[in-house]
Amino acid sequence: MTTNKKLPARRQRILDFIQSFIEENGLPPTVRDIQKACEISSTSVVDYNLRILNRDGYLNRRPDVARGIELLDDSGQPMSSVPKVQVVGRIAAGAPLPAFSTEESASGQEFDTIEVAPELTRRHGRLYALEVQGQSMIDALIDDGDVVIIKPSERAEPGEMVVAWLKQEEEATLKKFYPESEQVRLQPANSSMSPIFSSAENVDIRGKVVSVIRKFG
Amino acid sequence: MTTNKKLPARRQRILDFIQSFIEENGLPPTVRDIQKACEISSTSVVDYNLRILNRDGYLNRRPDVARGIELLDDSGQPMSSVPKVQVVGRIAAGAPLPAFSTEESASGQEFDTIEVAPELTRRHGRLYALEVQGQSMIDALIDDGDVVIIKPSERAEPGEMVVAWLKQEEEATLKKFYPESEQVRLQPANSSMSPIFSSAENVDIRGKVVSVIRKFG
DNA sequence: GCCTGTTGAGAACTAATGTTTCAAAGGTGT
DNA sequence: ACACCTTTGAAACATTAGTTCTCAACAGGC
Repeated sequence: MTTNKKLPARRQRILDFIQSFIEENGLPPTVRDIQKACEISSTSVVDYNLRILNRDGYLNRRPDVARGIELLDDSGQPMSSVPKVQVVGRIAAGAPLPAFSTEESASGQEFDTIEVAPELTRRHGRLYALEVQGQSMIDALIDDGDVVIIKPSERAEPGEMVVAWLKQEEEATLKKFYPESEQVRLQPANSSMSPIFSSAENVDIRGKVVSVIRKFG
Repeated sequence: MTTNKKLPARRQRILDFIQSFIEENGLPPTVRDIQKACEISSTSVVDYNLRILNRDGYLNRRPDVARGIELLDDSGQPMSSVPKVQVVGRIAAGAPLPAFSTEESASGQEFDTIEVAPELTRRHGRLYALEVQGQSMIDALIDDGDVVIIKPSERAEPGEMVVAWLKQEEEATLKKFYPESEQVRLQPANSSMSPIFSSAENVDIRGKVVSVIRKFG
């Protein structure tokens, strides 16, 4: 995990430039591109700052490779190429909810993945996906086969759409979350359906729903 | 538009390699990377083939720039960086349907755009997006604020989800398309709702629905 | 003061990488 | 066979771009 202190102005400027350069040109900048854009007098100064950004986990440098800079996101994952999100399992009424294993990302391959808009991972960091099975989420306007993008979290702000696990009922559900003193109101997205009320202890929040994706064909 | 003839094996292999290289490494390959991967004896042969791929619109080359190869999609747009899809307007019951202007992509800026998974544009080429306004598409499990990704098309295969314009009713709708001899059956995604029947002349197909995206936060 | 680590500037060095040249081998149609 | 075009090959060339070296300004700590 990168330190979250704010960087010196010049170093922040370099980082910002690299990101915008990649977005505009589809490939990383050279040391000299950075030098010109950030008004730095010498390539060695750029190199020096890149070295520090590398050490502190903001980016990766491939030695002796032209344009070999790779930006890393907050969790140290490369964010250059296509963001692929692990589909960690299926979600269905009555079925147990797979855990979002915070580690194991690098080793445990052999997972289904789904591509998402880069903006999502840029905004939210590490994400997971669940494929919805069956019609049980129809009250949240979520169909069989839809993919739900999740940001793991134990907590949520009032009004946010969450993945909730109801302990007693042994049921997973996607609802809007409203804490009300000692109990919790779980409101379906479809406003014509009635909410569920449950005691706070009975409700485990597993993550926030960041996006829902439905594909055809 | 690129010619759609199938390419010679070696040239196809080069194209495929470039694409996978970019996906794996986040930057384009060098001429020599291609040479090794595609088992070509000389860099000049690579250069020769790249020149032809460039001429035929499969890719772009930035002269004198290391790794300056940029892949183009079927409509000649760069597909390296983030695929942004134009949000051409809103769709709502009773409102006219904005046209998918096949041209004007480069010039007419100042459009809202939405990022989508690169895989979508890779599979379907040029796409457009509509933001759904109101609850009128609720029978398709599409909520207010959802974004519908459209591939422009005048025709559709049976069972595909389409953007249909009902001339008499002056109404846009998202339904599954089933032609039945002289009439058309438009089936809501929600199987508990009943289909609409209309004469074939009354139904204009504007495009196929490729994906539906819902965002939170 | 004196040291030490950080940041900066300028230039030179070297490896990486795009480009060019020249030649030859395969095709295809006449 | 001939002319013509595409494709392949090997090597050299030129530029780009990563790296390193030297020197200097500056700040904090002892």
